[in-house]
Amino acid sequence: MIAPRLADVVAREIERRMLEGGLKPGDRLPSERELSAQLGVSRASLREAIQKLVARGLLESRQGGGTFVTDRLDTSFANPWEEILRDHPAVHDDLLEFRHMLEARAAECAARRATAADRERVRLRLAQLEEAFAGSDLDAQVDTDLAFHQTIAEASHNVIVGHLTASLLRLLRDNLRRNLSELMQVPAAKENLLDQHRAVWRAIEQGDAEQARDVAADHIGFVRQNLSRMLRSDARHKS
Amino acid sequence: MIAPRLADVVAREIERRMLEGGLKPGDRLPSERELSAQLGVSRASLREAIQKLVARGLLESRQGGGTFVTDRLDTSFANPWEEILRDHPAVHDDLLEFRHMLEARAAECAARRATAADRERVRLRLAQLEEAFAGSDLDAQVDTDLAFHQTIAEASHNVIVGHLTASLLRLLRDNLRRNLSELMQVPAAKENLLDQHRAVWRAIEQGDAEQARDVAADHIGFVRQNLSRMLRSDARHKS
DNA sequence: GTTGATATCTTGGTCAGACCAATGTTATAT
DNA sequence: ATATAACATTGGTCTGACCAAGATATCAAC
Repeated sequence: MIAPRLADVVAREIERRMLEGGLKPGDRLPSERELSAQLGVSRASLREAIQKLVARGLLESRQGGGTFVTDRLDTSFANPWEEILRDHPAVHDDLLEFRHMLEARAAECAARRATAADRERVRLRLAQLEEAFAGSDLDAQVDTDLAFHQTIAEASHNVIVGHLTASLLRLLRDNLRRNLSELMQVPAAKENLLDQHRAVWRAIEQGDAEQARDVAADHIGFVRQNLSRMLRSDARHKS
Repeated sequence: MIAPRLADVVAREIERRMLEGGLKPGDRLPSERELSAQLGVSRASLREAIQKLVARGLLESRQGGGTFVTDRLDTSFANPWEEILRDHPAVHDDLLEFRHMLEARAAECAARRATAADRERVRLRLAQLEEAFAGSDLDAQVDTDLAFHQTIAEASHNVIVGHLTASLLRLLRDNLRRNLSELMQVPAAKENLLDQHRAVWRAIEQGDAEQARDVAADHIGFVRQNLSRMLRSDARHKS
């Protein structure tokens, strides 16, 4: 057996926490003193691990401020796409189609693998979403909506699905916001959306994977239709 | 002016010595104690600098032996996911699961939307793959295999699916190669694989979307199972 | 003299505790 | 309410120590 360098082990542990959602982009890690105690490791070794991750661009340290998680893992998927999306509206449809598949599958996996804690988180997100929909703060509505879907993606316990969903939703946020603002004018649509979210939650709660996949697909299909219509009318306006 | 972190300055100095020929590949650096004195820096800071360079693959440390300059000055790791994949074997499963969903959907879309030119391209890839499988050039086999799947992804006429598939296959190439080299020992498995590819092609040719999705899912499921088994036995070996 | 085991030294790996400097936070004075 | 000063927190750096793996010298046995 060879040498398992401690700094590498620690770096891997921090990576693991980032992958599994314990540490999200923008989060601040515990202080070096606290984290080193937490991991049962000297501050020097912790620092070497952190330096490695900084070198890889996954962390960023500011003296006096703290050490923060970069969004490199998410943006490495999406970064080039923002520009493309702006210049080629046709890609929006592709993105929505992809989201259709991704979220359906995410819900399916979540229904199959969600832990009690996951289900509790989803339930909480749903409650927040219902509350936001009762009010009139559009940003709160879109934020809670995205959070709901992101939480499900993380409950799928597939790190690829989780991070891809994060990238995707960030890319789509603007469109979703405008779409939601239109839909909110129609009370029936609002209730419809809420029902769809509730159906997804219920399927996950009951561990019914097929049902979860189907209702999630229906929901995204609904959103997709509205978005597509909106984008097409945009295109007409511009031309 | 901001913080000039010492470790970075030191790392740059070591890099400079490597670039200017003072330190050639294979050379051993002065001991940490000596080098830290030489640079007028504490050993801790020197070590952090060294760890950074180790993380970038420029140096390599052996306890009791010394620290050496690696022979490869290249590879500024572009994609953080490659490192993640190397250090977190569990993510392989997630990636394969994601591929399962992605390729099934790609085949489905391809069956629905492939143009005559697309179908001709797929047919050609299949022919190349059959030819490669008849021979014994492993690299040709894996290349034609990947090209087959990539062509289908592009026939889906969804640029997201196309590019994501490309990224994914690039990430997985090594594993797929090893998997294929194992499977190739078993004549039955080789025929099996060919049949699966033919089935996918046939479904796309006939425009049967559901069929395409199902046979593609079966195929990836087959590959996934073998890869998982392989990875698990790897893990056992290492531990 | 060659060989092989052993003692010793060197080197990277890890730790504990200290102090500095940048930053955030809170209390205070205006 | 706002600006300022005092304080606490946090990353940055240093020192000196000890451990374990690898390298080297020593010396007995053949």
